[in-house]
Amino acid sequence: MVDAATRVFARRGYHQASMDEIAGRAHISKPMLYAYFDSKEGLCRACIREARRRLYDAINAGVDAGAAPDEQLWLGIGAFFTFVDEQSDAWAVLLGEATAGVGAFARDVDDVRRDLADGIRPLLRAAVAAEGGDPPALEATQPLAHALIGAGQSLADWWLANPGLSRDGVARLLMNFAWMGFGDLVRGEVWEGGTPAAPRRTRR
Amino acid sequence: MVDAATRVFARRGYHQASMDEIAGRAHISKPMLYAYFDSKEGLCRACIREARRRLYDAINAGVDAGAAPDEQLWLGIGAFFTFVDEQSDAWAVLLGEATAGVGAFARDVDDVRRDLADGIRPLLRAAVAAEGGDPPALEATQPLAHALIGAGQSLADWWLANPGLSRDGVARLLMNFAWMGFGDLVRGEVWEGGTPAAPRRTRR
DNA sequence: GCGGTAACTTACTCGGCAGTAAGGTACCGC
DNA sequence: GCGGTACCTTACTGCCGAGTAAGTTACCGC
Repeated sequence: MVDAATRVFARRGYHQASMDEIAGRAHISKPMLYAYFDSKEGLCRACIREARRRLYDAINAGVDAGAAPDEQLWLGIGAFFTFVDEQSDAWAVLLGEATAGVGAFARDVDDVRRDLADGIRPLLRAAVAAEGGDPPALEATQPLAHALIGAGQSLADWWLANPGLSRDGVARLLMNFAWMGFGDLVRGEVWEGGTPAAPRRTRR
Repeated sequence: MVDAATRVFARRGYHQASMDEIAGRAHISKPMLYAYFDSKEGLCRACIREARRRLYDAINAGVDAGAAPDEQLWLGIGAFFTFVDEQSDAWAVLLGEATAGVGAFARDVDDVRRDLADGIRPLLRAAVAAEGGDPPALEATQPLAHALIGAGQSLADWWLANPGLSRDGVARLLMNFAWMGFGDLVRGEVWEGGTPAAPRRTRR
């Protein structure tokens, strides 16, 4: 039922989605929707919550909290793209095209972003501690995490619009961008952890 | 006139913006809007075009095509944040909250993204050439450019919602993220070009 | 088999807003 | 000063879709 709504919201966008269509796809009548959810907004919020739960579950299941920071990031990114790939409707409702710019959901969407950012932050702190650095730029972990999330989001949308690259490929792309940066990449340095027993960075 | 519309679209979002309000703010009557632009959609598209023109102008004016790739990127990012800061309404209409997820404008927005990506791509190729690398990850310059744009977009939205960081500060943040990557940043390596006569990367 | 009630449907209302028809007003040539 | 015309306004229409009122069916206890 929330599934049907998620699907319609994802395909049409919040404003173009009509309660009639949702009811139709859920094989149910409109007043039922209003019995279970107060309003269109309430229904959509329920969809967002469900999508959020799934994303968190996917990431928590995919990440190994004991691994090295870059490995954790790699696992998180992998889980993220798996989620985007397999549950693209939920993704569209969460941070994709469906609920963007609606205002009523700005807060919900921001919450998701902040939660994700809060998940990334300790990773970076741990990495700093492990490498023994004292990087001033990392004082601003929150905006940096937002930048990473935005990169992921944009890349995910690009990927959904232009499939053809494998899931692993696009994940690796984001990982390299986030961890290595253009400066290393143009020099030919690539992050090559992941599949085998994790050699770190290599110059070919 | 387009200015007034841009402002209303930016503040309210496309669907919440009413033609009456736009007409009111432009000190003009509604039929006049319909005389000059066919429809609400047409009006908004005109706003997008104007905003796009301004963004391109700002970037072209800010970037020195002869500089080193990383310097060019730095200048581009600076121009970008200046644009976001000084013309936040235009920014909202272009890639911010206003037109996101409307469907009718999906193509327009995609075009902007692709144009920006096409602007970044030669930069990366030049950087590869300059550094003498043969990086496989850079075959995929288009998705990488999209990731960068997404990072910029997300950071810009974050910045508008949480001011307090200086324009230069947020630009430097994005530059460091994009060029150095987390891997370098956690090690304390920071991109320090820009203001003085460009020393490249430094370890503190 | 009959009141009552829970679950659901059909068939409406009603408001907001994009888009428009019809009517001023100022200014021109003559 | 009068037809005409370019420009602009007030004041409407019509539609779409969120939300609802009233009716229908199925089922239970007795």
